[in-house]
Amino acid sequence: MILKQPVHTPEACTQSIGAVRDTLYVLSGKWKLPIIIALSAGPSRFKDLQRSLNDITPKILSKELKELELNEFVTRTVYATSPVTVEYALTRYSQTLNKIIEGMREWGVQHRKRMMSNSRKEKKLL
Amino acid sequence: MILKQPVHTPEACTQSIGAVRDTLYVLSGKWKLPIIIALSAGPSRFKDLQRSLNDITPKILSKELKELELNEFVTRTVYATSPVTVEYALTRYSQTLNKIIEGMREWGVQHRKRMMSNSRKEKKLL
DNA sequence: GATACCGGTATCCTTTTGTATAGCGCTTAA
DNA sequence: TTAAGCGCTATACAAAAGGATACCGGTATC
Repeated sequence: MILKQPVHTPEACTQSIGAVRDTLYVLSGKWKLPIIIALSAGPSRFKDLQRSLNDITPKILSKELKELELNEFVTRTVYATSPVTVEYALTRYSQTLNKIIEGMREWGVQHRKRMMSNSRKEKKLL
Repeated sequence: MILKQPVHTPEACTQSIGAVRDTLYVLSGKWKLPIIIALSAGPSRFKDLQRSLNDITPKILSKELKELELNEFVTRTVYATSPVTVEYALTRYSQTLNKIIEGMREWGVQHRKRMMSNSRKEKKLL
């Protein structure tokens, strides 16, 4: 049988913290998850990605893509057209992140609702 | 009926990116999730938290706790002992993060396994 | 009286992250 | 011939995050 509920012994917590920190490490920064989500609609070229992401600068996009490639979330394919075409695509491995992404998406949506209803309440109090 | 599979129209992706960025924003930084996990074992005092977290500096811990309080993930209670005792505890709202945390924990564990088996393969190739 | 713990704050510094701007070699379209 | 798009890289800079160290007022302990 698999434990579904987290155990809260000090050791178990330390282990959880370690695992979560590993995850935070490879997903670090503002842009990695947004890039992965943008690519989830299908392969995309550099400039198109840049436009999808509300004007990330090319320097950062380039850097982040390299890191995503290193972590095997993204592939970079160069087509011998002229001039060359470069296409970025998600790997299968990137799909293991789906649960996290979906969790964050749902949470973000409900959090925004909560924030909005809070600010409505505050207005009423004035 | 509720759609379980993500939709990948450009608009849907832009919305997902927005929601995920909201989430990333409130969970930003290296320490917020680790702090929450550490507190999931029960309320804790400042110095104890610092020890649980493998030597986060007091400045950062203090700053992060303030932000967690602002976002209603954590409460700060001062007891009138002498000298005063300060206890940090999780709120109910912080439990809405459980799915995300659990997802990241699981992912971190399997990612580490994968990395280790990769490095074993590389050693064989040498 | 000296030392040590608690819950932090203050100061300074380094690293990381991000922005702004320019440019390059190549090609197609006007 | 000029302008514009592509896939970046280079340079310079600013802002944010994080770390190191020291310290403070209060209390308890030796």
